Amino acid sequence: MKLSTKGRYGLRAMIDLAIYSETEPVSIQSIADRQNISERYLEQLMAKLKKAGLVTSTRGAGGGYRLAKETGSISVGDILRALEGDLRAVTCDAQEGEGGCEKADLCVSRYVWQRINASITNAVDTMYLEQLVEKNKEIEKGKE
Amino acid sequence: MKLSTKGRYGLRAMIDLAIYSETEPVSIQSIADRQNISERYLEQLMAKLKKAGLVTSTRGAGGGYRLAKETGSISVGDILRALEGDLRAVTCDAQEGEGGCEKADLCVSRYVWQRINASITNAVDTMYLEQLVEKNKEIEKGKE
DNA sequence: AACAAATCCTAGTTAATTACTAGGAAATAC
DNA sequence: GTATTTCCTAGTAATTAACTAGGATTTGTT
Repeated sequence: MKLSTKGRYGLRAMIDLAIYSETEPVSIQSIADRQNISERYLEQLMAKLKKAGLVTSTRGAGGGYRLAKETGSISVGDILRALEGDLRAVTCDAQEGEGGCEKADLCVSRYVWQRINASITNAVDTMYLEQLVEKNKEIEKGKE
Repeated sequence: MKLSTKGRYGLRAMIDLAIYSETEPVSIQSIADRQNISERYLEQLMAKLKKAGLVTSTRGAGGGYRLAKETGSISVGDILRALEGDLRAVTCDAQEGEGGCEKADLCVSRYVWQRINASITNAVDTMYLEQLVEKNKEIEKGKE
């Protein structure tokens, strides 16, 4: 029951982009440096974010990544799903078998998983990059 | 971001116990049969549940397991934590380093993790075995 | 044209974790 | 004393996560 480094690094990369890519594209190298993440690994994460339509890229010298949308339109859920795939913590143990949920107690645990999944989904889909950048400013201010 | 078989099997075992152990102890074998789980593996899960004080056991012939408390006092969170350990999906990436959260963006993602963790915790700690057994009865009824 | 800075694409490898399997000791009912 | 059960520890196989590696391709600069 743990978020992998994909999700953790990826979210940090997106926050980094939100802060630094307003005026010009940001290279993987610079993100990797600031965030202390392996360049080659981050490269793969950025590919997923791009595929999901969350960032755009420009190749060649001076190139890099930028957010594809406004920070207000990118939720934490969008980011984590792009990187981790399905966020649902559990899927029904049955289903794979023939008759689906024959055994009642299986069905009951299914109800549990649904509630857990719903609460995770709700949490991540109501947080947006915009808020995080805002929050970041507050924290920075507090440090002066 | 997935619950392991420990949590999944273990919850099913606990629901099974709640249903079948009212009058007499239930053996691992019978749970394993009903739930289609490896006996030897379930054995280890039961050990964890026992260690956490959620079930009691009696050894020897005719022995088995029973719930240690009323179903109203055992939450899904209790069960999953006993089996999976810490349920928090993420812990702060910093902390390990010397100065804790120096980098502001790290701190921001920390805020995200806290919200996700809180929502998971809230979901599992407000569901009790009692409700699940109740729910099970409803489902059984619906099948007639 | 040559070079450097970047993304892009695919495959391989190492490390960690999960999900079991295995063997046998100890307790208890009959 | 024998069958049934929990208890305890160790080992192993399979899967997944977390990188590493090599090189092709694109683009800006001189």
